[in-house]
Amino acid sequence: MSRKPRIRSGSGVTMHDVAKAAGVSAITVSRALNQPQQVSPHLRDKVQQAVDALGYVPSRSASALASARSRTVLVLIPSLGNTVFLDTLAGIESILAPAGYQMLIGNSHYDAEQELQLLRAYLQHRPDGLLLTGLSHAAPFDALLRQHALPAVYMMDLADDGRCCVGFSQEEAGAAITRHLLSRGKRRIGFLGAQLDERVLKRLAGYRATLAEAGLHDPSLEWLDPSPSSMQMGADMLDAALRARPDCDALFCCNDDLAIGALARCQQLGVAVPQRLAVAGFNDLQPATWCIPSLTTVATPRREIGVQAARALLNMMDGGMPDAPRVDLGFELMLRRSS
Amino acid sequence: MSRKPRIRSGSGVTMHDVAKAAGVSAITVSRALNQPQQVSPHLRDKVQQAVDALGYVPSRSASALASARSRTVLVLIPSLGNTVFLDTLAGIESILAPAGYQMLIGNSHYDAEQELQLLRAYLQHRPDGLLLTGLSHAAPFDALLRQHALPAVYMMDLADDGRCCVGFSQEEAGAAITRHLLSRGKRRIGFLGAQLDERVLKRLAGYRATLAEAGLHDPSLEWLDPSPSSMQMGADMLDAALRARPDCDALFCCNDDLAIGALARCQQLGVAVPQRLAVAGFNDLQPATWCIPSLTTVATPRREIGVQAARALLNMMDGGMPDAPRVDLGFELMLRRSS
DNA sequence: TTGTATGCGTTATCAG
DNA sequence: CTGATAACGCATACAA
Repeated sequence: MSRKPRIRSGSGVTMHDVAKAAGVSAITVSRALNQPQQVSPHLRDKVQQAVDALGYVPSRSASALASARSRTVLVLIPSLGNTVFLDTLAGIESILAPAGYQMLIGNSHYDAEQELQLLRAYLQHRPDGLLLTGLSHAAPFDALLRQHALPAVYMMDLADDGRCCVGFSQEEAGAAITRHLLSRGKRRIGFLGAQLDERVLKRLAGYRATLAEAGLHDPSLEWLDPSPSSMQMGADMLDAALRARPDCDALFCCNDDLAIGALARCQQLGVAVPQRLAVAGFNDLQPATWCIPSLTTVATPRREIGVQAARALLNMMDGGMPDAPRVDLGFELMLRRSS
Repeated sequence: MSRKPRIRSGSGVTMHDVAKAAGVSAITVSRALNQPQQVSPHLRDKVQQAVDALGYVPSRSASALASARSRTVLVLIPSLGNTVFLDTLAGIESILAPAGYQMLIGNSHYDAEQELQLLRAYLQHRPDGLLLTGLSHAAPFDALLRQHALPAVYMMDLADDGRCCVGFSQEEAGAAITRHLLSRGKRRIGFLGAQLDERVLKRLAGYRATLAEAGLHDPSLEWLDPSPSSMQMGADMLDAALRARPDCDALFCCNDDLAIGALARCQQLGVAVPQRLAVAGFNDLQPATWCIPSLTTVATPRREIGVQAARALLNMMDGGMPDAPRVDLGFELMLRRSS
């Protein structure tokens, strides 16, 4: 029977070639690279030399197939254009990269259906674990996770059902900033909301509950738009708000972009901030500290969320249960000139 | 000899399981999924049913190993925090995803050494092709590409050495905006530059050449800082510029962020724009259209660059040569109120 | 500490 | 149009 040699991928250098060059067996090369302490220093050197000389690069596909571990983690986020998630990604990478894991980044564009498609597509890579944004996902989502026995950590929010999550209470944060505005003597506090994703709606719920408790809840002070937020939209919403309710004396914006756009429009219109109108944002992005007036907002531990979520996932992928199934990293009110 | 069953990855459903359930052979399943027209409609249906019933997800690792094609493209960009590259990524994905390719995104943080490390790391995935930002890379970079016979397309700029590239002339764009400022009667035109990557330096070169030709080049009108750009930095640089050269009558900022920060500072200081000081940016990001005053800038075809670069790469990965090795997508001056 | 035999899930090759 | 077989590159189990 004749051999059937096929086209080789990559540069064509395999572990066998390295082994031959180093005068050892293939498995010794494998160990020298993956568990160096199990190989004698002498052979380790010879292998390393051969690797360098031949320019050998291990094949992740072959490794994954043989070991049933892809050393890959799927990270699903709603947007790449939002600094919040970029910071989270940076935190994740700072933990996963040194541990030898690579990230597959999926951008769902704030769409549950797209998120499900992304999961389906990326499952072909057999990721060892999953980092998710938010708690609610499309119906078949959790079923898929279970079927594939995929460890998952939920980021940005806190669940009550035993799922492993790292975040803070969006609702409590919304309530806290609203209480602050109340403490400043404001009584007709409005809400500007864009995107209207899960987290924005929870901040809104916190706002509503706090005002209701004070007997000050007024649905006509809420301006909601499901389209993506932007500074431009903040400016437009401010116009709409002041037109509809000139007596409004404070605004809680669901994020800093909206708030900064609103602030800029106030400047143009000559609306006194915070005297006539106080403005608060959410997230504490960089411009919040130097816009005029500086912006009162809620600082969120997004990078740390990435770090701790990645650590918890590493734990679960090693077979262990997470130390704590639910990590509350809290938030911090940043009180500045706009309130 | 006893069998040695191992742990299975994923949900454990393999192509063989599907084949058994459908009453066909494994290879027929493979064909039904990848080359449907080569399988009779009847069997195709049976296979599809079995796939759905079992929740089968093909293994990319096994496929890559057997076919020597990973259906994966490595995209290396200098930053994820810059809208320019996010737009490019979106353009790329719009072409690669429908073609069945997945992107591996590497963020080099504007660092050639990191970029090289990323290439090394991602080569383990045996990408079928490469999309690169800019023309100059670390020394061993091109050697690695050749060794691995990796087709590559260079984005954002134009090369003269036969490399396949899709972009526009950064130098010519810098010259064009400078000529525009000259045409407005400005004579002491300054340059604010941050990051100082390859492309910023080319814009600077275009600026210098144009002014030199007019006999107006003055090195003391250049303010350069290698750290990452931001609106804050734009504001700070404006302060420095006006302090050192109060007679400066125009500023070409190497990007919109810097320009918008400078513009904001002008507002605060009461500097009349464009009368006393004209300001121009680069890229035409969203805020450029609605900041006060609106910003004169250079619109860059970044999304289209992604689209065409991806198309060219698909071509090369199919074995063909690119239609044109060098695609100049040009740029457009957006003349607004700030000049 | 090092080596041998074998299996991971898929596709290329070639035969029917 | 369909199927049997071998091969892809590496890691596990076990033996030496």
